[in-house]
Amino acid sequence: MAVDIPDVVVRRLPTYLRALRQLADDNVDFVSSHQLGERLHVTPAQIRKDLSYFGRFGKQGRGYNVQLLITDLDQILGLDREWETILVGVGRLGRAIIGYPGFSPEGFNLSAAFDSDSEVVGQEISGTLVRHTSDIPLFTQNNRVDIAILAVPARAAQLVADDLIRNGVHSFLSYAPIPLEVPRGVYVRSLDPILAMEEMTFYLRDSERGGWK
Amino acid sequence: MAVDIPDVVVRRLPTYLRALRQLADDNVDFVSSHQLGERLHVTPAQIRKDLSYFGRFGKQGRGYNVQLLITDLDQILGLDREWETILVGVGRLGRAIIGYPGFSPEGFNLSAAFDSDSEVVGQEISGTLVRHTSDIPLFTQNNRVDIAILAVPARAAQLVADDLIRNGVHSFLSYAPIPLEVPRGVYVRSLDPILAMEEMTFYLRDSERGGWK
DNA sequence: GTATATTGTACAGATCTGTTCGAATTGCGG
DNA sequence: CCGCAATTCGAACAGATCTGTACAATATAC
Repeated sequence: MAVDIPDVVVRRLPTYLRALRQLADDNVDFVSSHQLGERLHVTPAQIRKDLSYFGRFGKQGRGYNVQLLITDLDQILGLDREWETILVGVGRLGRAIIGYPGFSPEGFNLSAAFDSDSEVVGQEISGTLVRHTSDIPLFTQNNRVDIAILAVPARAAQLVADDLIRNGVHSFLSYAPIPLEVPRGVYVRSLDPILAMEEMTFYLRDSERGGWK
Repeated sequence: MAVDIPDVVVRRLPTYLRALRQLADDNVDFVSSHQLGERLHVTPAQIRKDLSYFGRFGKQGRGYNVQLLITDLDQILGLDREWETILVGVGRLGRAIIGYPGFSPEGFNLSAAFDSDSEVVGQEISGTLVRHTSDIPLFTQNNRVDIAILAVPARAAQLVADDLIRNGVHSFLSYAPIPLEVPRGVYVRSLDPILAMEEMTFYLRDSERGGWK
């Protein structure tokens, strides 16, 4: 059905959505691809092309109805529903994630947190009870888990992921600085600070010695 | 000099480097593009092409000398030196970043941390003293700052970035879920969990109702 | 009713990826 | 020690994919 949407397009849609929400907050009713593109440093054609993969949302001479396009993008991206997530790894990073207020308004519900350290297990952090990782099988049997957030040390990440996959989880947001090996059909999105830094230093390397590129 | 390297290539190099380091740990001396590609799920041609942007590192019939290629990639990516970084925002996430042991081995030195909350200012966290954000100008005058890591709330991120840019910082790793507006020549790499999640839900949306794509 | 604005798409150009092949090196058998 | 099969790189080419331009179609504003 959804015919082969390029990854790059999918990556841009959430940014469009954000800008649109901001416009809605400012009580803007209509926006043209040109206006939107200026905000986001994207060409108008890019925006029109991207949206055209999913239908015809614009009105000639007028632009896009902001509210309507938000609704449509929400649906396209699957944000018109709740997504059940769990966190594995309740160290410093894990605690920051539990307390992060940004997930909930987007429909991401953190339903449980797991750790293997008996020091943290049993504690309640920012309103979420920390369970032992050995409880994962039982939990996944009784609860829907759409996405697992991994905030465990690098050496543990693969094992934890394997375990979760065995228990039916097939979507991960991983903070671990390693490439997870997963079977086909399992989706992994990685937020790796080291990779990000090392991409940057490549560009800095030259600009450091005077003058920008 | 460095002729227009595609971004995608730069993004892959650090992953190559990681795999190579692992091979070196396993005392592997030579590796072919085929072997390396299998590990990373990249075609051998891709690897050869990517590397060929920077020179000729391989040996026909043998492959790549692991140690030598590591050294070369370190130099290409600018990892053959120390990079001075500062952290702005010492909340839960900031604390996790200060304590993260992964930066230092890669040559990233966290030389200072800043926050505007007088509750945290003055504290020493994981060996780093937290200063007030108003000390940033003085600090940047007296110390080299290559990269600033932003772990401040979304509403503060742009202001903090503007301030840092005025003080000569031109490279950012931002954890804030907003697109930073920066002048040309300033490099921003963003780690945005919400965007990452929303990209994922697009793909999950369909696979959820039975069957993988 | 006419000038203006803006979409969606067709086309063109640019960029990225994969295939193929000559050249060079290695390893092995005789 | 020599020659030949096997291996692998790097580059040229081809194909696929992504981005930008141009324009017909159509809605708006006055």
